[in-house]
Amino acid sequence: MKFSRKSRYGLIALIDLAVNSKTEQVSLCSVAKRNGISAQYLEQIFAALRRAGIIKSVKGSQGGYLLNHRPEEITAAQVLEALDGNYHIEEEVSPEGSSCQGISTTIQTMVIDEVNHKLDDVLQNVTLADLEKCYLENEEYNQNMYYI
Amino acid sequence: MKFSRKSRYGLIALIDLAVNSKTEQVSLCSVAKRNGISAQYLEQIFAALRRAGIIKSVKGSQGGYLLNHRPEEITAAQVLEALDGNYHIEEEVSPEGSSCQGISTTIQTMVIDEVNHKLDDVLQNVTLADLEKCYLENEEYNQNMYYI
DNA sequence: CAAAAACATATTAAACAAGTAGGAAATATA
DNA sequence: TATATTTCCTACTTGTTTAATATGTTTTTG
Repeated sequence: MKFSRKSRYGLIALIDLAVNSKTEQVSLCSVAKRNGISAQYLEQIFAALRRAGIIKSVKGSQGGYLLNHRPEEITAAQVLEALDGNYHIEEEVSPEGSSCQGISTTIQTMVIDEVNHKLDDVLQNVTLADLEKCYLENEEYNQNMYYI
Repeated sequence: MKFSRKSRYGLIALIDLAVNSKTEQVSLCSVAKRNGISAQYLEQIFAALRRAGIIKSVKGSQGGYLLNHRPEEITAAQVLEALDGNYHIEEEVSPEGSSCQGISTTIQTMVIDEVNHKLDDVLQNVTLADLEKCYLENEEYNQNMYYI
């Protein structure tokens, strides 16, 4: 499984978009600044997210990015898929003529398939709406803490 | 999460050992040949497994390797740990002075911690005994198929 | 027209993966 | 004791990936 900085930045940026682009587009630059991400790197990430249909863009001055779907419809799985490619552990053909076919099959079914299933279990069931909610609740909590 | 060829080879080799070194040590070379793995590469893998206390070695001519514990006591998690290092998705400190602390925390708790928990769930509960059993059952099944 | 922004492509430095090379040390066996 | 076998150890190589940078072009608003 891959979970690179790219995916991490992607999720951060999408939560940022969910919170900050409710009504209109938000510039990449502002997202980058708010979250301490290199703007040029974030461009590559947004390009991939746009190609995957997760966000859409408005060109030109005062342009920016918006979510292309409701937060409830965007899953962590989709985001990782768009940025890091297949997040599953990939099957590997066992070497020609070796007698480990059976062993490979065993590892595939007892370890790899199991892990992949659990990954789906988590990643397809966390939506951007969940993430946004969790974030806002934490913020609220921290605000309250501050005033005590 | 990392699941490199190194770990895959390690698991293959350990199942091979479980099956073939019941009574006495088995040479690395024979394990490598049976499973189509480069012997020199497998040496590095066995070295790591030995340092981790998962296997033990008998030096000299007619020497070889054996499991250091009963198969029920060796988990997939231990093997991956020994070969690929920590298999968890690792936490990453968010960039200094950025305001994404909250967002990072959200991703950590809702995605990363969840995935890591599920990984443990699978990997700490699959033992070499399970793998060996599954392998032998498959073999038996294939044998029967062959004679029909 | 000028500034702001998205869009696009190439390059780079560092790390990692998967192996190879070459030998030193230990030991069973002849 | 000599030899072959086998573990053990360190360094090197080659290709890929990651996380960026660099350098623009295009589009649109004011």
